[in-house]
Amino acid sequence: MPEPKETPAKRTAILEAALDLIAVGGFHGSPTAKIAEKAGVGIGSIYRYFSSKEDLIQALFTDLAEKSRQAIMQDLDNSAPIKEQYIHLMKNTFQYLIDNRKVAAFQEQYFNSPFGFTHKRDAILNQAGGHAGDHPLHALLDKARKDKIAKDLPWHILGALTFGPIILLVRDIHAGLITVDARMRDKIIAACWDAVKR
Amino acid sequence: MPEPKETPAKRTAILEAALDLIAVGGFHGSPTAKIAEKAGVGIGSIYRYFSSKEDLIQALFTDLAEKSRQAIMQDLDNSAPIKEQYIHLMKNTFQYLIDNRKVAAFQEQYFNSPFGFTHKRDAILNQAGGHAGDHPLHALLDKARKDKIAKDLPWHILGALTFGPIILLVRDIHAGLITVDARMRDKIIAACWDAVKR
Amino acid sequence: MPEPKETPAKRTAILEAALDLIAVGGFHGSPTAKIAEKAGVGIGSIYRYFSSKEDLIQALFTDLAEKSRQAIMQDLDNSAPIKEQYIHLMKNTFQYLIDNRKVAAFQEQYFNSPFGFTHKRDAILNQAGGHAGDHPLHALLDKARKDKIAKDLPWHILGALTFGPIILLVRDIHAGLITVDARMRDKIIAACWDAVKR
Amino acid sequence: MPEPKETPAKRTAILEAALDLIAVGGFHGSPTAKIAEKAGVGIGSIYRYFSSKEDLIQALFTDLAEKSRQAIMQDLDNSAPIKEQYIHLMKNTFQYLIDNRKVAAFQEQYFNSPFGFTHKRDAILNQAGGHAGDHPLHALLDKARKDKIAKDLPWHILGALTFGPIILLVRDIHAGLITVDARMRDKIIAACWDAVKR
DNA sequence: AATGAATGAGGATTCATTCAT
DNA sequence: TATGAATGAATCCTCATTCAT
Repeated sequence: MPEPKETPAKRTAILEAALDLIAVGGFHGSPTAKIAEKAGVGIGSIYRYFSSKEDLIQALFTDLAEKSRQAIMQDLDNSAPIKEQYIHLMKNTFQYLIDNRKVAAFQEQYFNSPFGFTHKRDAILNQAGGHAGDHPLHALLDKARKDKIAKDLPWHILGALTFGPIILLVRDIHAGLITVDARMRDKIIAACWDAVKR
Repeated sequence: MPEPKETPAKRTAILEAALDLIAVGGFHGSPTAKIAEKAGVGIGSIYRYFSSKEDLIQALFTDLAEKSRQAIMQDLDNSAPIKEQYIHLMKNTFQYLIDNRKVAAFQEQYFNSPFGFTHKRDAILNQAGGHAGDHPLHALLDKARKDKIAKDLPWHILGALTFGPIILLVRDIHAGLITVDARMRDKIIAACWDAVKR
Repeated sequence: MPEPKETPAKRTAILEAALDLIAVGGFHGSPTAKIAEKAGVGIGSIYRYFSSKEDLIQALFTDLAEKSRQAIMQDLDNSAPIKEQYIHLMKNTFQYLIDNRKVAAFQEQYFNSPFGFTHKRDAILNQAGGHAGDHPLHALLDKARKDKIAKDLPWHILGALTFGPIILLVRDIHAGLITVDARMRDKIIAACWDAVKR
Repeated sequence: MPEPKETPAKRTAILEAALDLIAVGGFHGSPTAKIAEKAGVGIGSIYRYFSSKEDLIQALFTDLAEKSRQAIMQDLDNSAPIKEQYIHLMKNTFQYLIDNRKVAAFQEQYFNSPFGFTHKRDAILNQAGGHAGDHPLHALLDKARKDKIAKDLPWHILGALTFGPIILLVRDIHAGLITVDARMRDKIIAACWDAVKR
C-alpha cells in the first residue's frame, strides 16, 4: 500500500543536488549530467520529474521560497507592535540567509537571470496581495504605512529599503569579506528601520 | 594635427555591441559571434582588441566604471555640508543608473559573476582608502562616521544601507515594475540618509 | 554466456576512423568532426569514449602498440640461437609494417610529435628493462651484447642500427618509391645484423 | 648603385625566424604572425617574398638542404679510398646534425609531413642521378656497389642502412636521451659501414 | 616596397535533451 | 519506471591570407 501523495525521494535528491551545484558554480556551471550524478540518479530521471532544466530551476526556486517563508515567519507574534514584528521578521530573514549560504547563493543567481525577471513580473501582475509568493514583510509594511508608522512610500520602495542592504551584506558575508555577529546584525536591522519609519 | 592615442573606432564599436547584448541577454546570452555581428566587424577582430571574451568584459567594466564615476561626481561641491554632498552624490548615482539602463544591467550582471567577485575582493584587499577604483561615497561615508554624523558602523555596512535599496529599485524601474519621478527619487534618498545618519 | 568487459563497438569504430584519417592526413589533417563522420557516430560520442583528442590519440597508440607487439612476437622460439631470434623478430616487424601501412604511418606521426617525445622519455626513465612497453628486440639485443655476439654499444645505438633502416624503408615502400619482396627483405635484415653483430 | 642580385636581408630574416620557431614548435606551432614578429618585419612582408606559408617552408627546406650539402662535402678527398670517403661524409653528416639542432628538427618535421612526401616523390621521378637535390652519398654508394665493395642492393636500401640509424640517433641526442662523443660517433659510423659493405 | 588591421572558415569541446532498452 | 549512450548545435578561439594605406 504505497503512501498516497508523498514527494518522491528521487525528486528531492535531484533538487538538493541542483542546489549544491548551482550555489557553487551557478546555472552554467551545473550541467544536468553533474546534477544527476550528485543526486545518484540517471540523467534521464531528471526529465521524468522536470520537463527541462529551466523547469527544475523554477521548481527549486519555489521550493526554497516556501522553506524560506516558513523560517522567516517562525515565532512571529501577530499581536506585537509593528516595529517589533518588523525586527523579528528581519532577524529571521537575515539569519536564515546567513545560515543557509546555498539558498542565498541560489536566490542571488536566480534573481539575476532571465528566470528571475519572469518571476518578478508575474508577481506584480497578480498584485492582489497576500498570495503565497510574497514576502511576509509585504503585508506588515503595508499596515505600517496605513498606520502612519512607516513613511508614505509605495510597498516596492519600502521593500527595497529593507531588503536591499540585507542582500548586499549577505553576499559580502558569504564571500568572506565581512563578518557580522548578533550585535552587529541588530544594529543593521535598526538602521533599516530608520529608513522605513516615519 | 595628429591626435596622440586615439581609441580605434572598431574597439569602441565592439564594446558598445557587447554592452547592448549583455544588458539584455547576460554574458551567456552574448556569444562572440553575435557581438561581432552587432558591432559590424569580423569575429576575429574581437581578438585583435581583446585577448579573450573575459578580457573584453573586464575592459567594458572598467570603461563604464570610469564613465559612471564621472557622472556621479558631476557638480559636486567639496565644501558643502556632508549631508548635502551625500544627497548630491546619491541623486547623481540614482539618476545615472535610471537613465542608463544598459549600464545598470551590465553592472548587475558583472557583480554577480566570478568577474565581480574578484573585483570586490581586490577592492577590499587595498583598504588604504582613497584609491581610484572606489565609489566616491566611500570616502564621504568614512568622513561622516568620523564626524559622528553617520552611525558608527563599518564602511561595508554603511555602503550596503546606501546602495542596496538603489540597486533593487533600479532593477525594478528598468523591469517596468515601478516608475520613480524626481520627487519620489528625493524621498528615497532621504530615507537612505535616515538609515545612515546617527 | 556474458562476455565480461567487451569493448564497445562504437569506441572501436572511432579508433579505426582515427587511424584511417591520421595515417593519410596526420593529426592536424584529422579534425574530430571528420573522425566522427567516418566512424559513423556523432561528434559528441568521441568525448564519451575519450576525454580529448589527445586522449584518443594516446589510446590509439597504446592499442596499436599492443597489436604490433603480438604480431612481432608471433612464432618466436625463445630457445633458438640469438641471431635466429633476431632475424625472426625483424622479419615479423618489417613485414607487419609493410602489411599495415596505416599503422606504420600512424606510428611515424606519433613518434614525431609532442606525444611521442613524452612516450620516449618515459620509456628511458624506467630503464629497468623487460617491462611491457618495450620492443621485444630490446631484451634480445641486451642479451646479445652480454654474450659478446653484438657490438659493445648502448642499447639505444643498437636499436637505432636496427630500426633506423627499417623505418626509412617502410616509409619509402608505402610512398611507392620502392618494392621489397621477401628475398630483398631478408637481405636487408641480414645487413642490419651486420651492423649490430660483433 | 644597388648590388644587382643579392638575396634581400628581409627574406633571410624571415627564413631564420621560421627556422627558429618551427624547430621548437613545429609547423602548426609557428603562425605567420609569430614568424613575422620574430623576423622583425610586417606580416604582409612574408607574402612579398613567399607566395604562401607552404612556399616559405619549401624555400626553407631547399635553403637548408644546400647548406647541409656544403657542410657534408667539406674537405672531402675524391681520390681517397671509398671507405674513407664514406666515413668522412658520415662524420660530417652526423656532426652537422648534432651541431645544428634546429636544422635537424626542421628536417625531421619536414620529412614527416605532406611537404616531405611531395619532395621525395619529385626526387624519385627525376632519377637521372647526380642532380643538386641528392645527397652526396648517393653517388659514392653507387660507385661502391659497382666496385663490389658495397652489397649489391639498390641505392634506396643502402641509403636507408646509412641514414636510418643516424636520423634516429640525432633525434634522441637532441631530446637529451643520450650523449654521443667523438669516439662513440666513430663506432656508430663503423657499424653503418658494416651494414653497407660486402 | 612595407605594413598590419581585418577577416571568417575551421577546429576542439560542452551540454541539454532524446529514446531504445 | 529508470537509465545512460548518443547526438549535434552552439561556443570560444586561431591563423593564413588579403588589401587599403
